Amino acid sequence: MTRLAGSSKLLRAMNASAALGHLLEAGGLTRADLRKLTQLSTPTISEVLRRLTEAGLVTVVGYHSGRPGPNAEIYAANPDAAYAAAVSVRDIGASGAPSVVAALCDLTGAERARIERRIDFLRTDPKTALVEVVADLREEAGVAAEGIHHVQLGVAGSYDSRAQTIRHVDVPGFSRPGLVPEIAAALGTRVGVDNDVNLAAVAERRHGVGTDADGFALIWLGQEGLGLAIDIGGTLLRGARGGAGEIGYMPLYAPDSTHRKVDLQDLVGGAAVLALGRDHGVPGRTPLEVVQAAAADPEAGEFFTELADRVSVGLAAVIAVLDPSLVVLAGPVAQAGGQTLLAAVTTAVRRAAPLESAIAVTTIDDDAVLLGALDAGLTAVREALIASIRDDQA
Amino acid sequence: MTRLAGSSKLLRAMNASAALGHLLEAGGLTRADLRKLTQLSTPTISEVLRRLTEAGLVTVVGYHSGRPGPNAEIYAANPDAAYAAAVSVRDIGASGAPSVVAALCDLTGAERARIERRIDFLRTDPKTALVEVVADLREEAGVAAEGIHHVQLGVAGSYDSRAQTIRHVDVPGFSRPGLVPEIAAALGTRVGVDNDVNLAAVAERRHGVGTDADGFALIWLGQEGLGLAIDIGGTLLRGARGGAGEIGYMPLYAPDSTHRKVDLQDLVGGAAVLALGRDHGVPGRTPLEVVQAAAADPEAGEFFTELADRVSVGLAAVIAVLDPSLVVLAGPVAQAGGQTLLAAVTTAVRRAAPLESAIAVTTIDDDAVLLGALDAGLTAVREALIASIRDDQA
DNA sequence: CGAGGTGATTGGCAATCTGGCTAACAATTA
DNA sequence: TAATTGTTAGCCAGATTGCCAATCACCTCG
Repeated sequence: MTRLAGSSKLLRAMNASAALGHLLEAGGLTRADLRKLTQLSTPTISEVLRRLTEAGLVTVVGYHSGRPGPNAEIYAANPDAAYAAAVSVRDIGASGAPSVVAALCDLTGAERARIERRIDFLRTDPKTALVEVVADLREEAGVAAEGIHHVQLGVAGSYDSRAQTIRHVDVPGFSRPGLVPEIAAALGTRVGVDNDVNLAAVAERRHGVGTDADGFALIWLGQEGLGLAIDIGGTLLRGARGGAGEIGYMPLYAPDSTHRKVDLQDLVGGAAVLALGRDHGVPGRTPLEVVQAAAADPEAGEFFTELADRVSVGLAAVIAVLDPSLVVLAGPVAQAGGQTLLAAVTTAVRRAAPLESAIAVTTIDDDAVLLGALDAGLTAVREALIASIRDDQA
Repeated sequence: MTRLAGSSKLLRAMNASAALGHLLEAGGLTRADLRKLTQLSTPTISEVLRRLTEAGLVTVVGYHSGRPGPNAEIYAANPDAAYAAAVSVRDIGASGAPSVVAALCDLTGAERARIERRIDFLRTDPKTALVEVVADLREEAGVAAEGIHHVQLGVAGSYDSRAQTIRHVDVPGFSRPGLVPEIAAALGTRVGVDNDVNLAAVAERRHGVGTDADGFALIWLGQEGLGLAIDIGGTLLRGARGGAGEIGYMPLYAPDSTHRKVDLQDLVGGAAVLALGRDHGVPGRTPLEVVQAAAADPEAGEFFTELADRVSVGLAAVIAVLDPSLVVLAGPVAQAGGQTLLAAVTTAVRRAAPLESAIAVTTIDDDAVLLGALDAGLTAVREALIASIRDDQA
């Protein structure tokens, strides 16, 4: 129910927004294309494009030849009108210092720079480190300081956007209240923070197997913990305090008190995968190595059956609560398990869950968290641009 | 991201919609009030009100005196511009025939008629029965046939809105594919169908404890089964096939295979409550009677502790997946349990769940499902009215 | 094989229409 | 008298239709 009222200025802003929105989404459009999409008349489209071009948001990128008549100009959003940066902070556990991967993309989503480095956050202040990483990204891509409109941060923890605080995070220094606003002030951009699994779901929605789904649940089987992201029609469900999907803490029911209290993390977390490997004689020093070894070993069916049984415990609860049309298995362990794990999980879930959700393995080979963070940052930049048009003209 | 474009006609429609929306929500407003709310100028407001009045959607309901100047006219949406009907179909189990409760309200939400009757759907076709009930409602309220714009149906089952089919429903005849479109055709109105628990959540959002929550999960402890409704910022999460919240089928983890497979329904469904009452020496022939007896008995603490433990098993999973800011206990069993049950569940959930969600008991005394269905129907009518304005003027 | 005609398409200009705004004004009541 | 309501008149912004020149592909004819 739009409760929007206004005069002709609002119209102009709406039409400009609509045109820019279409250009951002489709990439390159002629006036005729825009006419069909917006249902506006030729002079209006011309006027809108003239204004957008003057504002530097839109440029002519080519000509459409091969048909009768003059070559139609192809307009597209100016790639250099704004940039988005993404930083993924990962705690890679006992094996080394936390790792930071960062990238920068232009308004069309093309990646312009990428940096990967190890930073010891016990010695380095997060704010300082992040500002430096972003500055290096800018330099590598040759982008001016004010070109970056949004920096998206991805962490293995939950972000309480109301309190602007990161919670349940293992990387030192990141849980300090007030950190995020300080980073935003130091960078001079808007800063978004989100859970790494949520960002992986964003990537899955845009580039992966979730493209056409009207909603999906993504379960992340990581080296350490596990997580869940819930996509509903393209928007993520974050919960009251950003804690939605923290299924690692989900307690499991024990029919009698002889069993100690266990949660899902105990069942399918990294330690559990290691132990499971030991029980089935699968070698490997890390969970990833164990699953990789099992995937290469045709005799390891038992291992996958039991792992799948455990995964299906969590999935059954998720499916009963959410009824997703699609469940995506993602994360290093899931990727290493591949089709073997998928088949085993599918069988186990069919047995356990009442509703038939499709199940798939992620199709993203690159760093899903980083890609998702770039996408999230890009979306934020685009929305801000569209909003700024509305406000400028009002 | 509004991708809306258009010309001055769109403006007209938007402004009319906005005004009608405010009038529907606030009840009675003067021109000056509307000016402040919509930011439109005096002549525009006059023009909009003139058109709305001519269309019969708005009337003058009074005058605002006591201040200098002429008495300002108070406008309000015409209560008789459209009506919504709601029908709640309940299977009351072995104790009798299914029961139907229906009500009719005007555009302001005032209830104009209510009917309660028992219908044996083994003998009566659902379509015939529903058409008759709606006709009786119209007669009791003195409303013309074309006055009802929307009929909202509530059933204990899930509604697949894509297939327009009711699933998982116990009442005979209601699961037949094609039934809902046929009813709509026979009634000559639009027909909405939703799960009874979802509708109870709608009522909770509008009249109950969920009014100010930005989202909540409502767990329904019924005489027979249990259910869950998920409200996210006022919209309900329904899932891919309308099956979200069917937590009765949620399988519970068994650490070893010596225990038979149990689901949540086995743990907190009506039969389980009866059995629990027997174990603790609480009298009663129905689950409701058992809980009522326990609530009256100060010695029944044990009963509530165990019931709450079981409820918290489901709630812990729900909280881990969704992180709701509020959990509402509703349904006959929860209502009978009252503050005693609430206290016990709060204790149990604090122990089991990692996140601290507030927990409350429903504050709706009347038939929550029926109220929710009325609200849902009313919302649909209002949205249709606003949309029709837009289309008329286009 | 080349040149010119034909038709479709692009994009700009002028005139018109719709709708909202400001300003002035009559009417009414504390 | 002062404040407030609601109407009328004139104005302005923005979108639309209709018209036109320019351009390019394609076809036909010499």
